[in-house]
Amino acid sequence: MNRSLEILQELKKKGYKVTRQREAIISVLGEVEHQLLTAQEIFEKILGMGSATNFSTVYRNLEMLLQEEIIRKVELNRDAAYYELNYSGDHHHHLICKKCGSIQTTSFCPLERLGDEDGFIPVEHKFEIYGYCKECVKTDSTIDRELISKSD
Amino acid sequence: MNRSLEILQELKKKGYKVTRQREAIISVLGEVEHQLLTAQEIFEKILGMGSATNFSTVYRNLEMLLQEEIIRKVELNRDAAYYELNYSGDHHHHLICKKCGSIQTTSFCPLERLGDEDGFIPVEHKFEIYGYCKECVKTDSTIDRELISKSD
DNA sequence: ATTGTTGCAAAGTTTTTGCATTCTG
DNA sequence: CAGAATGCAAAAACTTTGCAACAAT
Repeated sequence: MNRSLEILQELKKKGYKVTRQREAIISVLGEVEHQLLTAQEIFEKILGMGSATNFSTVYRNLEMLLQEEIIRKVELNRDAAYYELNYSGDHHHHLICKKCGSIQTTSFCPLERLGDEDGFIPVEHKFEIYGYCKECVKTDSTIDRELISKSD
Repeated sequence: MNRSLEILQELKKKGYKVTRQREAIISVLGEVEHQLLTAQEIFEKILGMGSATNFSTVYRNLEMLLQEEIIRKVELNRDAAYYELNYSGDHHHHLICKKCGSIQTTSFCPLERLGDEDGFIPVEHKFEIYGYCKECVKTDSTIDRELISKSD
């Protein structure tokens, strides 16, 4: 059940060295499970654990973990990218609340319904939905259910 | 039929001033129609037209045009954002070729099929598909049609 | 011992901002 | 003429990179 150990072994098998920094990064990602974290947040959590590392190291390792498809990168906005462990068989997309910033996931994936697009072969895709979560709709009367169009 | 003029009039009506720089930006976006352009590219095209402007001006105006919903911003990757005119009734998404970089559009929109997501009210969304275009599949034998999964 | 990895500092990119100057209406 | 818009230069934010020092196998 310990995903972190599995990952470290997988990396070792592939010829990567198991360093304290790598252990820390993977451990942080494993602890938060599905929560999205920025490189900054990962960095801070490692320092908080009493471990030491450096921004370059975090970025370099995230890049490596991406290439090994151990993590997923989610680019929500122009600001920092988010990262999460890539659990197999757990493909999902995100619903981001424009008011409170909360992020929920949905297993709905549009790619399955995409028809033939002139011979284009899809490999990756991005589908993120921005709107208002149930809580914010309930508490904020300025969010008018009726006026909100699904356009754009 | 001249979208650029319409836009300028609309802006004037809203109290914005019609400057040479604004005319140039809108003219560039109008000329390329559905082609996606970065702020950089817009800037260069304006200089190429013999007109003068400045990066801040381009960015400030793109921001304004976005707020007036005259243009759309498409954030494909971590690099520069793309902009395109927002033709009403022409909601679409993009298919981006990972090999040649070509971008085609699709009118398929997943939001229509998204069921209820625990009371979440969608307002905006992003749906971009990365893969291989017909041409690249045809000419590049290393792109194996069968091996490509729709995962991620 | 070898080679991958880290830390540091510096640079790269895209985008934003403050302020004086200029221009539109 | 007043207020809006521009130009310039500088900063902000995130990410990448070169290189010497270090550590895992």
